[in-house]
Amino acid sequence: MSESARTFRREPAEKRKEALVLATLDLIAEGGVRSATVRAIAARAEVTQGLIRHYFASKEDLVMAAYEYHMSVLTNQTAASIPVETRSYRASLASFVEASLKPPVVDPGAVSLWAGFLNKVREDTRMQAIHVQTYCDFRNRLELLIADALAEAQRPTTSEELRRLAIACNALIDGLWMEGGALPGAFEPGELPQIGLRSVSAIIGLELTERDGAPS
Amino acid sequence: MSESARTFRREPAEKRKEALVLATLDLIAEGGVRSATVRAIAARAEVTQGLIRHYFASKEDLVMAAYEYHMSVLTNQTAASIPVETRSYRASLASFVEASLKPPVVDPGAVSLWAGFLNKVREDTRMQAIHVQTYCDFRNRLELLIADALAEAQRPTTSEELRRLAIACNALIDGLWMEGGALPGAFEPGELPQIGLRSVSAIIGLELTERDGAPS
DNA sequence: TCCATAATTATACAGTTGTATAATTATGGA
DNA sequence: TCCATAATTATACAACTGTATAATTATGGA
Repeated sequence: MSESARTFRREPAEKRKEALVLATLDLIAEGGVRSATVRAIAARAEVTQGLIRHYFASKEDLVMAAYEYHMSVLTNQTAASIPVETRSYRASLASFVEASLKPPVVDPGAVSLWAGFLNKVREDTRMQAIHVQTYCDFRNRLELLIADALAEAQRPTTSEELRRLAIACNALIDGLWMEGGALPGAFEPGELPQIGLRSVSAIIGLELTERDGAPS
Repeated sequence: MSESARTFRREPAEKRKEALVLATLDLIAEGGVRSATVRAIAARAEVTQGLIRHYFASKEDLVMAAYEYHMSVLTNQTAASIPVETRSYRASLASFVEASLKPPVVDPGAVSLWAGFLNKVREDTRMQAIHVQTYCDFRNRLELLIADALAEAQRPTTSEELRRLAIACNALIDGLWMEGGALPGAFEPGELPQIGLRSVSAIIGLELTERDGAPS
């Protein structure tokens, strides 16, 4: 009955894996990839370093899992910003743009994380695949929203034009997202979404900031 | 007279410093900050590692010098794209946008380099200062070009509006630059400048792609 | 020609890294 | 209750990191 000072506790595999992944992301976001050492990760997850190798074949595997996890979170975060029951496609697009340029999507740690992984992406083929797919997912979703909004406003477009618009709007959002995260304090609150909405409106030629009715 | 196998050659200090800086940038661009070790840098610059400490107090100092060097190159590269004798401010702006979205500015190594430094920027105050200043330099130059082009077309604007336009165009260019470098092969040649010019035109409401005369 | 001096190399060292393996210990099932 | 088993810790190790210092060597000036 004397269970004084139990040295450790067993946890389900998935829980431990996730804890290690989260610790890894935390550390990379805080101090870059460099500070995410096996010992630091283990300490953050409140285990000893040996456990990492018990759940992941190598540190590379853990980092990869962390990357996949982070990317799926990012994707789901923005996907969730699209209302399921929408009054109009135009409103959906506006919500999407706005959500992408506000916290928690815009965040210094997230940008640091993104930059930290970018180097690794160039070396590893698997990471490259995840990177390309996440980018395409985001852009395709944006393209779909733009297409719907334009169709709704009875503006005919070609697929080539749609591709260009999606690339442009995606780049704009990415750029604003990056600068908002990399230069916190350089923008007033609400400034980024405002600029984003106005610019996307200008690029696709469809006003997104109005409350209702027909564009000018 | 027998000068067989001279073990090394003396070089002027500035030449050696620059060689070390270039070697550092090369390595970071190729394989991320991680692969830029003192030994790798020395090998790339064709010296022994001890020499690094002879010219730089620490590796941190060398990396800092490399960052400053790279940023100034980047700044000068885009500054040089603005013609000194210009037919019109509109044409200057168009040149600037176009040059920023073509090689050698758009380049996988440059993006990797940028991302690699971003982590360090968060930790080091001096680096942060360089980062902020380079960003502001670029954006201010862009804002000036936009202001001149709009004034030329007799379009009145407020300073607040100009700030927003500059932020938006800068973000767009940054985003396209990044994606062009991070996803080489995802865009057809000439596609990025084309999209950039069209989008900037739409954002500021002034056609940049026309050859001459008044906008619509 | 020769030497003082600084550039360059050579060597050493302590700390950190990822990985491997052995030693413990919690826990569910018989 | 007790044991087999897997989760977890503890320890060790070789490779690599940045840094420091001593040993060479090229080179310009007297």
